[in-house]
Amino acid sequence: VKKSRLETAETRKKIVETASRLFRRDGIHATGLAEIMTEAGLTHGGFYRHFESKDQLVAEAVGAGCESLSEVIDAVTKGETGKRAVKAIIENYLGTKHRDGAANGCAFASMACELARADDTTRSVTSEAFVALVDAIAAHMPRKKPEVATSDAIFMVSAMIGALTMSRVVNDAKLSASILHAAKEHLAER
Amino acid sequence: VKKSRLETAETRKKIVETASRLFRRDGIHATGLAEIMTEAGLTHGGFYRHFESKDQLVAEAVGAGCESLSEVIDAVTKGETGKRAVKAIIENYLGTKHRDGAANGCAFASMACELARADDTTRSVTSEAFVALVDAIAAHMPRKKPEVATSDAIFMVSAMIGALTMSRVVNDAKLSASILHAAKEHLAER
DNA sequence: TGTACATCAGTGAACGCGCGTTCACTGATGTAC
DNA sequence: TGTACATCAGTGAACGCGCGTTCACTGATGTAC
Repeated sequence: VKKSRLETAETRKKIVETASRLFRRDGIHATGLAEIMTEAGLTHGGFYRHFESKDQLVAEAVGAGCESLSEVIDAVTKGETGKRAVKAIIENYLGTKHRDGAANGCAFASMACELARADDTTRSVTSEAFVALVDAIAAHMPRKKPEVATSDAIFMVSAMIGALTMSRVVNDAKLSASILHAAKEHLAER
Repeated sequence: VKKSRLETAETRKKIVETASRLFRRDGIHATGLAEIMTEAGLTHGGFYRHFESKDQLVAEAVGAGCESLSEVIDAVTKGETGKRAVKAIIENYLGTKHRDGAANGCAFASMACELARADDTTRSVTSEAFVALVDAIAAHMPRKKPEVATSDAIFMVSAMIGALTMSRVVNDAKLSASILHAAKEHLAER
């Protein structure tokens, strides 16, 4: 049954968003196309009307996940400037809500080790998103020299990704909280 | 053909070490038992004479990977104390050799997002190894109060894991170097 | 110390299963006149 | 504006493939006497 152009575009968007959520929740490798299509309310046979391969969907879904992170950061810093904006980002990123909600959280933290082994297109998308995130944060450090702001933002982003990831890995609630707490404390200092 | 007890133990050890290397290089999900057994010089049918399941091997291989990290850190800090030992760990962990040699490197950095979704046994092994690593590093900070040393070491380890992981994700050699450089600079400061 | 037998590490074929991908088909949409 | 037809989004069955796991079998090892 053919669908209108509007419906087709909406279906495609829904597949990408569903995939983005499931990849972040369960990992790229562990999420099958059939599961994504079912979750999107479709049968898996129609997948190839929208995408050439799973790899293409991965690239788009990772991109969508990164965009949603940028939107969250914009929302969190709304009205704040400088140090207060940076602090808001840190508190939000390293909060237990983010730790426990990987499905809607940072794509880097939930998929980093799979992304390191992904194809070139996906890695390019990821690299650009990383730079965009760093730039967005560096923009909240207007009193620093640009190179210093960029370097500080690069470190802040990598450190937050590492801390969030490890807080999800460890099996011990207290240790998990310590990891988040230590990172918040050390990053807020500067 | 039955083997002697010594040979059996050696075979088992070889399977664990091979798995540990391949899991770190290609990821846990992406590495099959047949590949591991072939790489270890065996046929895949014999796997279940040594292990109950892939999950059991994963837990042991991750544990072995963590132990090898501790050994590297011991080797790197040999003869050094205090700040110089910490600096040696940072330089070694965030070096390009480590970045480009995931197969023999830190198990956290190469598998973190898969470990976050692993079974309870594996996550326990990982958590304990994380604590051991943190304690080993905190032991090189004798002038700090114990709680401060632990907190600093927790942050240092999570930040290094995040930086190394992201340096492997990005597609751009300069950016990758910047990530490692920024982390080295910021962590050396304290 | 020597013999008879149970054990079991390793082989290689096979199992069911879910994966990514393909395809014949359906029927509403969009287009051409 | 109405009609005829080509397009193509979505269905559901099927494809080959590699996965983790099982199993009958082999023959050297380890044990019991």
